[in-house]
Amino acid sequence: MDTTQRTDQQRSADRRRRELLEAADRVVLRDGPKASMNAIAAEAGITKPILYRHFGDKGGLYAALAKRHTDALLGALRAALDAPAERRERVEATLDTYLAAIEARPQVYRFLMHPSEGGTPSDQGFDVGAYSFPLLRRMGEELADVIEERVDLGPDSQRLARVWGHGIVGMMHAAGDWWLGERPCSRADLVRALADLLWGRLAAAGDRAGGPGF
Amino acid sequence: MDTTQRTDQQRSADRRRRELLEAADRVVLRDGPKASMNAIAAEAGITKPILYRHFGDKGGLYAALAKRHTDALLGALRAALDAPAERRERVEATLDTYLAAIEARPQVYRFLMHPSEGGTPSDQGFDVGAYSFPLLRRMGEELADVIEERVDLGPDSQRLARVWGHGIVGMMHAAGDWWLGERPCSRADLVRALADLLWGRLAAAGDRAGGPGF
DNA sequence: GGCTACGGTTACCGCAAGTAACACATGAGT
DNA sequence: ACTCATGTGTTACTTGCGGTAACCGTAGCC
Repeated sequence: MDTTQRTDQQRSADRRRRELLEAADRVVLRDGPKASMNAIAAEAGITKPILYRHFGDKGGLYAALAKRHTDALLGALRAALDAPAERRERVEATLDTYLAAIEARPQVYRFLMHPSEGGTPSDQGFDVGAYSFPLLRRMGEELADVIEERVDLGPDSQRLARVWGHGIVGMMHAAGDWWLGERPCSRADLVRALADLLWGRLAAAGDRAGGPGF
Repeated sequence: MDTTQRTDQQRSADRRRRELLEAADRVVLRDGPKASMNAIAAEAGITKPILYRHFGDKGGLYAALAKRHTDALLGALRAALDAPAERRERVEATLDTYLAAIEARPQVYRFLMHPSEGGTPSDQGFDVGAYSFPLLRRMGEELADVIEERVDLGPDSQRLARVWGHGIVGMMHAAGDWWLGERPCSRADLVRALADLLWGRLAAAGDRAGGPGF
């Protein structure tokens, strides 16, 4: 029970863990979300049981992997959110940061968000339902915190901020997902369109000819 | 190759198919998304290969099942969208319809949206990545059509409408998902909060004390 | 040298998707 | 009445994954 020794062990374990995560990252990048535990273990140069010793089960590995990326992304988003500029600019910067991230590493993004869209119809892939949504939830909560902290919403501000946080994140996510798949326009266009939406342009727009509008 | 006979066969097949889908629905409702093909077959009073003869693979069954629910939901949404009222009221009605649907049948909803959050961490459940997002996509496209058809957005209206359609659907989805999990407020409150967001209240709100706002 | 502790492996279990090959009915053609 | 094609169903299997138990080797400590 020597403290230093324990620290040494811990360090070693942490290093190993990081190595394993890097390997997992690599294989996920290569094979997509259908990466199997065997494949990851092989990439790391070891065998399955070690993975399980480190991460418990596949969910644990996934959670660790997701946490890495989520933390990085959240850091970037927070930076964009905290930049010194007007609110609209910040919103656009945040949207752009998110979209740039998913654009830069679509494989990672798809891994985090979409469970196994790859080759085989039979899945066996990661279960994202239990983990990708926590990712969205975390983003939503973070954004809610920022909104509540910064924007004056009168009474009910707490509830309102949380609804908006999750709603805006969902908007960003869905639009980004669609955009990433179809690439119907430039990133800047998408950012503008979304910011316009948030800025109430839907409410402000006039009806089209032919009856009361949407 | 007699036509009437062929129709008879087709009808029989269709009836069978519908029965199987009902059975699948029941078992999914009961067992959650981790329903196995065996369980579904058993519920239908038959065995696996028949399911495969009808639906090809699990994805096919899932897609058929999802289509049923999606069609129903889309019908309801379209009705809300097409009701004779002001735009804001329509938006609120649509949001409320969606939320009421997921509130009324959370099991179905979770099945459609979340892959296997049930019991075992090891999944084997349905692969939603490849099917739930098509659901969101469909809703997004439908909404985009309605927006473009009804709202005057000037040039670029097509692109803008599609972005907004997917964005709004994503907002609704994420907020609904979070709300369904935490139930932090009444449905009406949520609807109002989201509609307020879409109506530009974020842009209109003042900064909070302590520096430039979000 | 012997002994514990830890990193590692092989070999296995359970389970679900998906399939091949076989069985039984039923109606048409001769 | 016999056969034979066709659709409906079954049993029994393969494959491939997640997850685990039980077994090795080697480093350090007494």
